Amino acid sequence: MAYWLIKSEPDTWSWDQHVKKGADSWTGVRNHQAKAHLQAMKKGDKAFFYHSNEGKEIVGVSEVVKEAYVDPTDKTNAFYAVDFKAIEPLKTPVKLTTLKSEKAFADMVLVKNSRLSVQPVTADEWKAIRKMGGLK
DNA sequence: GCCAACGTTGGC
DNA sequence: GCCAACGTTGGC
Repeated sequence: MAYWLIKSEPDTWSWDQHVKKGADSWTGVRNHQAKAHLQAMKKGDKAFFYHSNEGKEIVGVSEVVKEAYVDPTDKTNAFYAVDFKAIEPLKTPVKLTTLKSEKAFADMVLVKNSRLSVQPVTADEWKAIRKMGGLK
């Protein structure tokens, strides 16, 4: 099982909308690095849901329910989408500033390359962030 | 609102 | 194929 982090601006698509919808398709990724990560995702993989701009914090956990398929919103068919469903919210959202202040996360993609919208998360990072967020 | 970082585009 | 110019993202 692999772990990921997906980013969204709450103005565009928030965690609350994600929860309400149940399962939805993650479309609109137009970056080849991000695309590669989407293609690597397997059904059942877990992903943190991160709010960029507003909040700048990890707010919940989602799960891959459908593996990469051609993004219907992309006319060139060069990019992919993945379907996620909301699993559980973090009891305490984990702020980007918190991650930045902890040495353990100095190498985390979110800290190092904040612009990448779909990122891998290591098992260690995953465990530590869940704990900080108040989940088992 | 500014600007740094990064990706993409297009002239040469 | 190089690289300057431009656009976008996202933290501050």
